[in-house]
Amino acid sequence: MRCSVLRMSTLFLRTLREDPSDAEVASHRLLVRAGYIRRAAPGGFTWLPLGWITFRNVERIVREEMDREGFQEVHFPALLPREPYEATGRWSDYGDNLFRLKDRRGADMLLAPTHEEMFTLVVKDLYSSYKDLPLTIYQIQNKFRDEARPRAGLLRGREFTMKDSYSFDIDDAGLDVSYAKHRVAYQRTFDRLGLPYVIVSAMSGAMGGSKSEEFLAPMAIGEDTYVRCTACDYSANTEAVQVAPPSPVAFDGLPAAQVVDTPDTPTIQTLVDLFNARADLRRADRDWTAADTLKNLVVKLKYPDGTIVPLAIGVPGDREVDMKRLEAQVAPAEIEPFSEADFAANPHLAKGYIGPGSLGEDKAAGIRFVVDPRIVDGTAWITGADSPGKHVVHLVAGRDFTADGTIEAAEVHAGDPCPRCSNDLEMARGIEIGHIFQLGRKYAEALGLTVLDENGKTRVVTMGSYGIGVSRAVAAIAELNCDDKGLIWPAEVAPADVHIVATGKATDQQLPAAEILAAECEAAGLRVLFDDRVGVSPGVKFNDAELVGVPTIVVVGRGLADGVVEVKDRRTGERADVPLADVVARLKG
RNA sequence: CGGGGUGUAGCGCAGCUUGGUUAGCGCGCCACGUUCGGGACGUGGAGGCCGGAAGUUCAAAUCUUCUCACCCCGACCA
Repeated sequence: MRCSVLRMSTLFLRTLREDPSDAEVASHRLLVRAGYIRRAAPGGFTWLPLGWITFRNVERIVREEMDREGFQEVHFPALLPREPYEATGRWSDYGDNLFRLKDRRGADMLLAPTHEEMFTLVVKDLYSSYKDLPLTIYQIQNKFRDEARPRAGLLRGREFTMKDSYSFDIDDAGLDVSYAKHRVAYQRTFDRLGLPYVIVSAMSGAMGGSKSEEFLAPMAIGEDTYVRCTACDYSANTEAVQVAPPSPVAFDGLPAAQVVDTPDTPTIQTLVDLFNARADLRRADRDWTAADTLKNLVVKLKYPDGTIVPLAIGVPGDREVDMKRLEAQVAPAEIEPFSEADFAANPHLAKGYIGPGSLGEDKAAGIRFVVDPRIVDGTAWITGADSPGKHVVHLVAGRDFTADGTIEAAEVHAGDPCPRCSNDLEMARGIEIGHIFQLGRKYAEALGLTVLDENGKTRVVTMGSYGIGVSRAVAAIAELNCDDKGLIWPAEVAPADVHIVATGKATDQQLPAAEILAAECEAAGLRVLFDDRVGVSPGVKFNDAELVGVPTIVVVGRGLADGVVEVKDRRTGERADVPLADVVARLKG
C-alpha cells in the first residue's frame, strides 16, 4: 500500500493536449494522452507512474484471485534454452512468432512465448507421486511473441505481461476439477476488474478433443469474432460453432440426377440465373437459389512433417469456405491453395466443374471429400458434373454420392440457427482477455512427466494451462471505461481513489485547505492524487483530472469561502457541494 | 507477407506539386510581468543532421533509387 499522496506538482507525468497521431483505438489514445504509457519499442511500451500503479492494481487482483484458490506463485526466466521446446516440437511449430537468439557460445536460446515446457519440467524435477497431486502453480511474467503486426497499443504487443498457470492432475476427473476452479477464479477476477466478458467455447486445435474456453470482453475493436444466440446463453468462437444438421430426408419420389449443359456459368450466381431462366429446369414451387447448389473447393493440407495431402470440401453455394474454421479443423496442418499446376497434374478434376462424381477417396483422383453437415442424406443439389461446361441437378446425397465425412468449414452467418435452441445467432466482436485450456498429456508425454499411482504404476500426468493477459486487461478496461473527455477507471484498478484539485492562486486559501484535506483523506486510508500545481489555470486542472480518470474528483475552489468543496463523480458527472468537514466521511461511504 | 497511408522540435501540423539565403506555425518548455472556475495574456528566449543511406544537381525537406520505422485493412495470432 502506497503511503504518500501523489502530487501532480512532482509526479512524472505529462498529459498531451492532442491525440497522438499513431494511436487509433480509444485505449491506446487515452493511455498515451493521459500519461500512463509511452511507446518504447515496436510492440513494446514503457509504463509511467500512473500507468504502473494501475497495472499493479490489475496484477494484484489477478494474484489475489489465484491465491484464493490455493494456486502458488512461482517465477521462471523468460530467456530459455532451446532444448525443452525442441522436445515438444514447439521450437519449430511456433514459427516466426518465436523470438530466437544465440548466446556467445552459439547455443540457441529463445524468449518464451508461454511456459508449458518449463512448468512441466519443474514438476517432473520435484514430484514423483500421485500424493503430490493435484497441483496448480502460476506466474505473472512478460511474454515475447514476434507478432507480424503489433497493433492497438497494449492490446497486441510483442512483449506483454501474462498470468499463466498450469494444473497437474493424475486423471481426467482431476483435470476437470482444476479446470472448473480456474473458470470460477477467472469469473471472479474479471468481475473485480470491472470487465464484462462472455465465455465462448474455443477450438482445441492440434490438441484434439480437449476442452478450451476463451473469455472475451465484447468490444467493436475486438479481434475475435464470435457468435451468440439472441435467445439462450449459447456463445462460441466462429471456429467452434457446431452446425445443427437437418434431419435426413427420404429419397422417395426425388427426381433422378440429370446432367445439364451450362455454358458461361463461372459463378454460383450465373449458374442459378441460368437454371431459373430455362423453362425445362425451372422449379415449380420456387426459384432456385445459391443454397440449392453445392460448391466444391480443393485445397492442399501441409502437415508439419512436410507431407502434402489434397482435400475437397463441399459447402452449400450460398456460403464461402471460412479459412479460419477450416484451419481450426485440420490443425496442425496448414492450408495451401490448389494451384494451376496441381490441376494440371490431376486430369480427373475439371476446374470450375468439380463435383462429387470425381471426389472421394475411392475415386480415380483419390481426394478425400468432406462436406458441410447441412449436406445430409436425401438433400438434392446442383453441382459440378466433372466435365467442362456441365453441371448436374437433382444429385442426391446418400443416393448419388457419399462423402468421406463432414467438416465445419462453411461460413457462419448472422441469423443461422443456434445449435442449442435454434433461435437466431448474431455475430459480435471481442478481445480475448483469458483462455482456459485442458492440455491433456501432450506436454507430460513429450517431456516424461510421470508419477506413481497408489498401485505403484507409472502414470502420465494430465495438465491444463490457463492465461490472463494482464497488460491487455489494462487496455481492455480502458477501452470499455472512457468517454470523450478521458479515462474512467473502475474503483479497484484506478491509480487513486480521489483526485483533489486546488484552484486559485498560490496566495489563496484553497491550496492550504486542499493540502489539509489531502492529508485527512490519506489518513483515512484513501489513495490520493493531489493537483497542487501553482500557476496552472483551473481549466487545465479540470481537463487533466477528467483525462486521468480517477473515480472521484474533489475541487477545492471558490466554494471554500462558504466552507464547501465540490465532489464530482467522474463516471456520472454528478456533482455536489459538500461541507469540508464531511468530505472524508462521504468519500469513505 | 500482400494492399493503403505517414515520417519535418517533446506533441499536433504546414512547406514538397514547380529544388534557390538563416525551415515555419500552434501547443508544450524557460525567464519576467499580468491573470486565476473550464485547456489565460504580453514581452523575450531555448529547442531541428527535415527517419536513414546512396544518387541527380552549382544547389535537395523538396527530384530518383534503396532502406528503416510507425499507423490502418487483410493474412497470421497459446
